[in-house]
Amino acid sequence: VSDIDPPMAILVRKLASRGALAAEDEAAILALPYVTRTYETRSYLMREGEPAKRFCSVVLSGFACGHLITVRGPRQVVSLHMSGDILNLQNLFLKQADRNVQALTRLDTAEIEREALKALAAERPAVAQALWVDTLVDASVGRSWMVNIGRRDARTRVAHLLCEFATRMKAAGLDEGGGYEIPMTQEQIGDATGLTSVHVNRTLRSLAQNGLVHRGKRYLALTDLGKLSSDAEFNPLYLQPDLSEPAP
Amino acid sequence: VSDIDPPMAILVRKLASRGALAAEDEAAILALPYVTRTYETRSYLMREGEPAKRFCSVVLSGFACGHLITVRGPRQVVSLHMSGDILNLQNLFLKQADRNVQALTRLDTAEIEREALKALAAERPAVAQALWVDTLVDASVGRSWMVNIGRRDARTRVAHLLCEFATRMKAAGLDEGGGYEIPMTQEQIGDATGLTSVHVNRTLRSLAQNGLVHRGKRYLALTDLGKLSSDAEFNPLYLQPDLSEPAP
DNA sequence: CGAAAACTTGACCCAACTCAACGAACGTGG
DNA sequence: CCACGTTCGTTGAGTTGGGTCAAGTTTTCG
Repeated sequence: VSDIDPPMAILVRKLASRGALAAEDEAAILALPYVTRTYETRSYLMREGEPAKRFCSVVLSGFACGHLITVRGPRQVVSLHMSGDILNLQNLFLKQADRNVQALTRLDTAEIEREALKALAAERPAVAQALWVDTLVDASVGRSWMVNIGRRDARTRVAHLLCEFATRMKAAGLDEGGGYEIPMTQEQIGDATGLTSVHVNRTLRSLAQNGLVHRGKRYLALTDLGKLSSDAEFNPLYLQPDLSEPAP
Repeated sequence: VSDIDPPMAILVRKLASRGALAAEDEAAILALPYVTRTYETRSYLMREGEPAKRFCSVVLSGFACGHLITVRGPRQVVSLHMSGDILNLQNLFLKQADRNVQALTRLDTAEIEREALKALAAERPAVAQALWVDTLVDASVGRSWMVNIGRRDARTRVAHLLCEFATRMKAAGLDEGGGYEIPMTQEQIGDATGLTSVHVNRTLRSLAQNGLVHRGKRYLALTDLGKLSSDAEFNPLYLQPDLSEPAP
């Protein structure tokens, strides 16, 4: 997807990865009406408990995360989003936002009216299926996070998160020169893995000493994804890279 | 749903809670072909990595859980299922099972052929929407579990799990006399909360001393759900009890 | 009735947390 | 373009919640 492609081409790419689309399906997606919008770093796209918005947002560039905050304060990051991801498909049907969504970087989105998307899904079964499959994959990713948070030690946990991030960036076409820059602070990594930022700091130092990650002044990069993957017990099956229809 | 109701009435009840259904929709669900099947305690309904089965299973009675096992051994329970739950909607579209599903008790299910369910969804948009919403709610529940596992202490974690279980049992019509019997061993509770069975044991003792749960010889029951809820920071919003369409 | 599964308890340990201080980079406004 | 507040990262010292190990008891069920 080059810079001069229309924004909806990013959505076509995403949905095509969730199910086979005919040329007419792709044309219909490209014809969707939308409004682009830019969010600054740290700004909220939605907040838990708020009434659902009347549109769904597709990430065009930048990164975002979903998170929830407990009564006593600590926050848990529950999802990460990048180019092509649909941030809030829930808005199609649910009344209230079930989490916060916040920009991790400067973020460009395309907003699609709920009714336009529902109409498209009603007319084009293949598109409806791709959207549905996308929510199934989201749930699968969530299960994988539960395992990560609940049953792995800090080192493996952080490594696993980084592997998932890199793998998804590659799938989204965001790998540049084989390296991956992770757009998260140590505190955010901690919030996504159920650790404190202090411990994430120590864990990253350890990973860097083994050459599994590369740390610059204010960024974190991955180079040797292979070695990191085996340390992380990373098996990308749960990301459902191959979604072609099961044999009848 | 009384004992003499047809098995598919359980599915009707479930889907009606996920979106408004017309009388024709309900009739079409009741007309679905199915095969009932019984699983013994501890038997597996599906295994991670296996090719997806050609049918979806609806729980008629009993309980099941989904779980994943890490390379090093520890297991994480990622979902709980009871009467009315659809165990494996993924089978409609995905090629491989992304987790294990195992019976917690003796379990009766109705198996519906994938193609029959897809055909129903294609013909009846309201049913398709209810099924889709069901997967959205599953994902929402998963996020709530991440918070529980990642950011709460043992006592709150266990209490939260019990509250969710009781709340869902009530929604499924399984509350008898206001009490709830939890069909999980302490080890399974540990696997669902990211704790060890030893620590679950101590935690339950503590909850029982405060009168928040009631323990018999080999079962665990909840009586004072209100007090337990506040100790657990339990907010049932994420279970989406009220799913009526958002205003246009 | 015997074996397996589930529960219980105690003693000890350690991975990760807390607290605290400081330094480096960023960005914003004057 | 510099000053200064804010965010982010780093490191050390001390603590603790929950894990580990191990032994024994109770319950279930074939």
